[in-house]
Amino acid sequence: MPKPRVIYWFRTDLRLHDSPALKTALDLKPECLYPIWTWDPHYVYHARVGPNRWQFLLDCQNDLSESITKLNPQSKLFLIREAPQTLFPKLFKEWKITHLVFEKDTDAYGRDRDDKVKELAKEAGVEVITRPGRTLYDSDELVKANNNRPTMSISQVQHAGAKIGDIARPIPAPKSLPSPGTPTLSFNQQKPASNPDINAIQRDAEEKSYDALAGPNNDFAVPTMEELGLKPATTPHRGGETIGLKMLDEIIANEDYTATFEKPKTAPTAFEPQATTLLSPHMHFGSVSCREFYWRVQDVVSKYKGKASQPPTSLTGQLLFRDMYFGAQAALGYAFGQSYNNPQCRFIPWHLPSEIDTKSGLITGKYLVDDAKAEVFFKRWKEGRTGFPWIDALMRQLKHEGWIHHLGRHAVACFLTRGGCYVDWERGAEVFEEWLIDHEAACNIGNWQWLSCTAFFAQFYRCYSPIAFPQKWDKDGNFVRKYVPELEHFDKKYIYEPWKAPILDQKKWGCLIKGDGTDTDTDTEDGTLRTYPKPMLDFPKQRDICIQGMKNAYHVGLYGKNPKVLDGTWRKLFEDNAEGPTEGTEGPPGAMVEHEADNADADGAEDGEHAAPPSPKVEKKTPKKTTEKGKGAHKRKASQSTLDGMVTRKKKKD
DNA sequence: CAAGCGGTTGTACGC
DNA sequence: AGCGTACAACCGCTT
Repeated sequence: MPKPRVIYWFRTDLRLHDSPALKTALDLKPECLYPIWTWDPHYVYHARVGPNRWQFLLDCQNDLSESITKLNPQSKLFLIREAPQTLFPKLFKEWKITHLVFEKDTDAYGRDRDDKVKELAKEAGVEVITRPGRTLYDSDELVKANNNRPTMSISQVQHAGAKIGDIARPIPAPKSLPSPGTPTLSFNQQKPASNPDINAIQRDAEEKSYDALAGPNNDFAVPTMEELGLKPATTPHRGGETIGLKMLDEIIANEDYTATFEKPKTAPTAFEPQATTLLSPHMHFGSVSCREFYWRVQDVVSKYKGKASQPPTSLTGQLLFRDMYFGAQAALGYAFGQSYNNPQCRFIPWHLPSEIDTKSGLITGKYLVDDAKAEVFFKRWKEGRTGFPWIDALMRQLKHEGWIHHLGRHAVACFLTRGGCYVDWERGAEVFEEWLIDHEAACNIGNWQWLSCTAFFAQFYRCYSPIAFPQKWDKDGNFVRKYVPELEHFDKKYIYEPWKAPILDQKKWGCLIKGDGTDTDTDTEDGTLRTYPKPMLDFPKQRDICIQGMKNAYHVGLYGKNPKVLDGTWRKLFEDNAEGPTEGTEGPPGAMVEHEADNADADGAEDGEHAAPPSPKVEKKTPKKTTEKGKGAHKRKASQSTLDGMVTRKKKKD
């Protein structure tokens, strides 16, 4: 019997240690092993990926390739620039492949892609072997053990996990690797369609991803940022298994830190060094295995003399949350990433809702500007010029470094959605997708739903203040001074609310609080004064409006799969005089989808049924008035006032 | 099965 | 200064 000729297809498992799939490939005792990466146009053109995450990916690929070569000088990571869906049939033939092995992916797109590849392999007579390895538990098994329901709480994960059994111990990295065969490519490249190219904004030069199958030097090398036409990365955080494992070693070496870590007690204002591990991008790209992380921590905890922290706040608890979000995504598929058609996601008529393709029931990537003011809020939030230094510092750190502390993510997410701007969480998730180096679709989506109180979490009256919250962590405002240098000389008394500083002091401290942040640089007579914008909204007022809106939406009680949400008749349930920016039957805001009478197919035939939403409340009772002393009587009026100047848009866009 | 409790990460205020 | 409590009120989970 001829010996196997194997392709090992690397994806988000860019490592050699603890790779169940790689071990499986090696256990085949192959005659030759081709470690490859296929250049997926989904990543190049369709997912939102900023330069910092690109850089991290290239780092991981370079490091992995070098590690492979150390084990076998004839081998490396072979990058082939074509979509896997068109490339594989040609590779199977050219290299006389018998087996294709890769790590299982439960992302919505990942499943579609892999199903297609499996089909092609079957046609070619190639055996496909996949192994779970991206999470502590196989996400599909976790869902099964959770009565076939998406995992929506940590206790569900813990119970379901206990049924499955122990989390697997990590597998050591291989000591040797078989050689690849001769990696010839005597076939034509099929260039993928680049339209639409939503990553065009990430580039400042021509994009040459697909100029040649094996790259410009015909050597299968990892591309450079320049080759991809990308703007330079600005992040100090770098990728690769070597760096990732070193970081893990350093964490584990500090036994007190490892064993007593409590996430809610780590400071979101800490920098140099940050308060958390920075391992999240390594979790995403697979440059550090989550099970390696889990067991290294667990082994320290087991022999720790003092009082160790427990899930969910402990380090291992963080990994359980990750598995929870993966489980939710595995069960819900594409619907997990949107409100529309999502049985687990509360329907809130946010501003700037996603446009829906009623044929597929999926969001299109565009959104509707139902409210001019909300659009301005969103832009200023994204660009870090809200006029709230805490929010702006975080957003600038996010854009520049690709990472912010988890609690910082809470602060900006709450501010954009239920605790300030009342903008759709999907808008915020898209910005995070673009800028985070650790962007993990499942975790990002899940956390945005959590923070916006549309799923996982419901205490919408707990609202982060952009002033009081950072005060708790950083009284002197050093974090703000670093990322909002305009304010570096401000007294700590005003660092989180600089608009309250007397004009004379503003001048003394070298920065005037004025404008909306678009008149960037210096200003005024002598040109020595910088400017920083005035706050774009009255936070206490806006918070009350948002809470009223949330309360109202909760009383209506719709979820994303409710027929009234699917067909647009949800409007009838939101009275015109409802408190908060919820809008009613007459107003255009909050439009998500046209009332096409015949869009019943949007309901889709897919799963979903095993995850019935809680039945909507039909409660009649009107929200009680806030009894907050002194304030709180302005709700109705204030709510209306925020809608002044609203742009009325009527029908669906062109 | 109704009620009560707790929920990784709120705020403002009083002692 | 640091802790406890009210605020207004959500959910899931346990008993």
